[in-house]
Amino acid sequence: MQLSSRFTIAVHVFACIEIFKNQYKITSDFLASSINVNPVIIRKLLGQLKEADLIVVQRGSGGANLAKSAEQITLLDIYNAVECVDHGNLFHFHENPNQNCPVGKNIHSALDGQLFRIQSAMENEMKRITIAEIINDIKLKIRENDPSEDSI
Amino acid sequence: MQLSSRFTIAVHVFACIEIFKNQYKITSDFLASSINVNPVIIRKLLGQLKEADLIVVQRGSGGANLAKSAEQITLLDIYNAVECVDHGNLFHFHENPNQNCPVGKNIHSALDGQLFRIQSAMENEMKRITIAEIINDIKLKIRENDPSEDSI
DNA sequence: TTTCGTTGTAACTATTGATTTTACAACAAA
DNA sequence: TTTGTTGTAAAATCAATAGTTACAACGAAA
Repeated sequence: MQLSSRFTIAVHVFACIEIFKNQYKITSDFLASSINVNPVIIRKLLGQLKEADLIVVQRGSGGANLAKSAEQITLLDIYNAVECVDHGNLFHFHENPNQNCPVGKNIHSALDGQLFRIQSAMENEMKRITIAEIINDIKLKIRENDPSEDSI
Repeated sequence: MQLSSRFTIAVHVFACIEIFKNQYKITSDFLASSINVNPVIIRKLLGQLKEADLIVVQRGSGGANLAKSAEQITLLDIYNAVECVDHGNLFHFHENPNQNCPVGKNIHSALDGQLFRIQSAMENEMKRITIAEIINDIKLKIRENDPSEDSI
C-alpha cells in the first residue's frame, strides 16, 4: 500500500509558493491549476500545513506564504503535517492477536522495537532534506529544459 | 496512511511456523486462530509468501514450513512479498501535474531522487533484520512472561 | 458600505483497496 | 473413499482517499 499523494502534493505546493511568490498571488485556485486537482483539496491541505506552522494563509484577500525560510522546512515536517499516521506509526498491527497463544501474546512487544528502527531510518532521511534543496533542484531543471523561463 | 497489516501478519506467520513446527501441523486454521483473522486471509498471504519462495505449503495433507533458514529471511523479503507497492514506489505521485506550469512539469523528476533515498533508507534497515532475530526476541519474551511454556 | 475575490468548511458522492465471509473444487494421504 | 486441507472465486463490508458543489465568513479596495 502506498502512502497518500498528499505528501507529494504538499511538496508541490511549497515549490509553487517559493518559485512564483514574486510573480503571482498564490491562491488555492492557482495551486490547484498547477497540481491539477480540485481547489478544495488544496484548501484542506493548506489547513494542515498552516496548523503545523509551516505556512501562513491570508483570509479574505487570499494568498499563501511560507511561515519560515525554505532552509528551515524539512520533508519530515511536511510529512508529519499531512500524513495522518495512526499515533505516528507507519506500520499497521493486526488488532487482536490471540492472547492465549504464546506468539500472539508477545509478537507486538517483540516487533515494536524493530519497526521503530525501520521507521526512524526513513524519518531521519526525511529530516536531512529541506524543501530549499528540492526547490533548487526544480529551478535547475527549469533552466535546463526551458531556458525561456527567464523570470525564474 | 499506514501500510497494510499484511506485513505484520506475515511476520506473525513466520514466528508461528518456527516456534510451533515441532508441536503442531501449521495449517491456515492454526495460524488464523493465533492471529485472529479469517483463514482465507492467511491462505492468500501464504500464497504470496510461497510465490516469493519464502515458504513451502503442502497441498492435500496440509501444513506450511520455511523454504530456507530463518537466518536467510529478512524483513525486506517479507515486505516485498506481501506489500503490493506500485512499481516498488512507497510514495504516491499525484497523477497529472500541469505540464504548462514550470513547476508541474519538473516536480516529478526533481523529487524522484530524494524519494528514492528515503525509501532506500527504510529498505536497507529492513534488510538488516532477519526473522531469526524476531523469533529470538519472541522466545525471550515468552520465557520472561510465561516460564511455564517449557516446550518453547 | 458595497463589491469582489478568496478562504474555510460542510455535505455528499465516487473510487479504491483492505478485509471479511461463504462456498466449493482440487488435492494428497490414510 | 473418506478426511482434512489448500487454492480460489465471488460477493459483501468497511475505511480512507479523492472529487465536487455550495455557501457563509472574511478582508481589502472601490
